[in-house]
Amino acid sequence: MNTSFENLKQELKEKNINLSYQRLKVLEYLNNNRCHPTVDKIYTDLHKELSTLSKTTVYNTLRVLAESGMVRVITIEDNETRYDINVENHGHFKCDSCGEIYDFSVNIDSLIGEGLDGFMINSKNVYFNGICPNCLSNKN
Amino acid sequence: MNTSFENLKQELKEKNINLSYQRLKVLEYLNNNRCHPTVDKIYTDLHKELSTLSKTTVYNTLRVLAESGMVRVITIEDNETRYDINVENHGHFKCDSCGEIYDFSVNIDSLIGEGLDGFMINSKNVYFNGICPNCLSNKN
DNA sequence: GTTCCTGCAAAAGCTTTGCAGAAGA
DNA sequence: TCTTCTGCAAAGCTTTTGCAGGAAC
Repeated sequence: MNTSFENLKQELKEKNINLSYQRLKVLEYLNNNRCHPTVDKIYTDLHKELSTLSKTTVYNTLRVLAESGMVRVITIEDNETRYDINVENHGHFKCDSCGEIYDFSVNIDSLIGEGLDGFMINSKNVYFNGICPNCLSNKN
Repeated sequence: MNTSFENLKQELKEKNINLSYQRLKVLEYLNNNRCHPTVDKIYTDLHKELSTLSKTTVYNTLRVLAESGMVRVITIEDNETRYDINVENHGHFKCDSCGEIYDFSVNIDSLIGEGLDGFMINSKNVYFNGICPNCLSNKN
């Protein structure tokens, strides 16, 4: 059994989140598919092996996991939300041509927001937009 | 007449964007209301003095202005898009309690994305989430 | 006259809500 | 038993699309 998945289960227990079968499946999926999936992709893929799963449960689970800080909500898209296992210190690049989302390393923790004295900062996100190398070369 | 607004009009001309009455009104609104308004707020406010304005035109205009780089698209919310006159080098903080969006200074230009060799970067956004001072003090 | 823009209505797509039944402690 | 979770259906909201009329040049 995957050790890091066991760690995630342990983390759920510590946060007093019930480990239902569906929730574990969603968490396992996010752990295995670190490609910033949409709700629809998570649902469609999991539905293949778990035909009774409903989209409502996926939404519900993702909200619980996001509120607990275990998954990161990615709103780089303007029309749909993506989710990712929470890993610190990386940004997201969206190709405006093909829509693909790429991770990149960036020192987010060192970002200081001037003028935020007295604010409680819970999460930081860095989003870049542009054109990826694939689409750049296809234009030629 | 506001000088900076005249500059904006000049910028539109240079980008070959027709200066229709509605487009100028939307641009003027964004110039005077730097509060990251939603489409609905822009439409509702402008509709008061321009009763024939349609929401479709607001959407259409914002798309044109965003594609030209004159306005910045803010997707810090997961359910609606906000728009801002494009000003460099500032981030956006969203209070998860009251929903208010605050600007803050941050040196975005100095952010280097490691692993983005060969990518064409067109825009950079920094989003923080947390609780604002007002909501923090109200909790006591 | 041709092109582009506007605005109404309808449709589309993502997300939330209500509620009844099931699962778990 | 009591609480929580699941899943279906319906509703809600933002955004997009189709199309006819109008404005601008």
